[in-house]
Amino acid sequence: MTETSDDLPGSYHHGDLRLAILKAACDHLRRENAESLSLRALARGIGVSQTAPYRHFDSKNALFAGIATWGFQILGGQMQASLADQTSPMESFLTLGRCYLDFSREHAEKYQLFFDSSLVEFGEYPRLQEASGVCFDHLLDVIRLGQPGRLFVEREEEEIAAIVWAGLHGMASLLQLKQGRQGLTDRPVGKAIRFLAEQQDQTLNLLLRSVLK
Amino acid sequence: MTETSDDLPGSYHHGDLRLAILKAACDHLRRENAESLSLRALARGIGVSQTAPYRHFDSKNALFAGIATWGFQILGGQMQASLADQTSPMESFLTLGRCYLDFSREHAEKYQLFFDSSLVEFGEYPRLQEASGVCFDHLLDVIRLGQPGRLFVEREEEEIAAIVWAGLHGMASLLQLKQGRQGLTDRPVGKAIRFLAEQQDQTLNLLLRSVLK
DNA sequence: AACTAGATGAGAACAGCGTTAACTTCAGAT
DNA sequence: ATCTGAAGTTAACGCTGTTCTCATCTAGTT
Repeated sequence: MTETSDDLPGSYHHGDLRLAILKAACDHLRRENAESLSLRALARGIGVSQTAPYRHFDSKNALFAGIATWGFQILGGQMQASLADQTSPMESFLTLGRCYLDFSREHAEKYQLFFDSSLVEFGEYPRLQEASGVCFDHLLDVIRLGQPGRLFVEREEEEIAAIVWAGLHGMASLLQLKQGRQGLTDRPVGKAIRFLAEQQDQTLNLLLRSVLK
Repeated sequence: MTETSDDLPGSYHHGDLRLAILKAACDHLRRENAESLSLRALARGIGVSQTAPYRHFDSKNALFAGIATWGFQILGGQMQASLADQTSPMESFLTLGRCYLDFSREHAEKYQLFFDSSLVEFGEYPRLQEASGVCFDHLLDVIRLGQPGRLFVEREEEEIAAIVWAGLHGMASLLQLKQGRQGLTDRPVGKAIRFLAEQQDQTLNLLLRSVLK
């Protein structure tokens, strides 16, 4: 933990292999995809034996869960930071939406794991549940901020949060298609996604309008 | 193709192995997940040699693409059917939204592949692009239906379609979490998803309101 | 300064996987 | 009756996730 030297020859212990694996995995996910990710190749790339990762992650799925947890922790931090200097409830609400979309773009590889139940079995990782719960609580907090001024439609806080979340996630998902779906660019669906990408703020405003009174 | 007999012993050719593989794969995806799906196990289950599937699908990814294509064809048919006996543009619009959500629930395993760029490389399968294009065109048609009466906000058809799609997909995704995310039921996020599931029609109405004038 | 315990890494091994290549069987057209 | 192409089989390659056993380092106690 004290040394961060990369690969001094002869050093038996790595220093922070866990973090190195997390980073290498994210790098791979950004360039390739989840199916082609191999623990062994990851270890080889870092310069450590093929079974060393198992000291830090019980299984490949545990690694994915670890990445997702890391992602939720980052997102939670960015949410909190984005709300620090907002003045009105409405401004806070919009800012949180933008923050969510920004995260889904900057950390696309982590964001995808949030919703990939094939790679991440949520129920088995309490840490992950905790980290995701914190993010959802930030959303709830922003909604509560708008309740005194009757900013939102008259529904339970959790229901409003769910609808907002749905809109945000839908938009984030479609924006990610932009990268992965070449060959559709000359079709209407390509045009639609291009609109979404170019006019994110207006689209975000429209979608969030769902829950405004 | 003429015989549909399931497993007459001694019959060298299967009859319609391609369809049998598609169905078996969907069965597996519904009960397990994509990571644990193996072509060899699929073949074993059908009672055919481990490499027989390769006569019908070039690779595992091609199988996933085949499932997704099949899914888009089904969705397209259901969209068209759902619009057959609608009277007003508004009614057609809402019906199409419900149709989309119904499909995402009834064919959850196919729907997930629509957005899993790790399993389905869209650009490599023209059939898939075509089938998905047809579905998007149905959405565009419904929006054009509402334009004469100025039903929607003043934006390009494709942009309205994209926003609607985002809302629908977000809602469909969150509804699918209901199955895969036990352990969160006693947290706020669990409550939110339960709301979403129990009040689908109201939520759908709110989300679609985004694009209404 | 030596000892010990626990964390971290290495190495060998196993079964299962995706995929390819070469061979066999069958159905239908000529 | 023969030929041809589609569909199924068998054997094999290299790679993977995972487990077991053993080696090495780190930190704390005496």
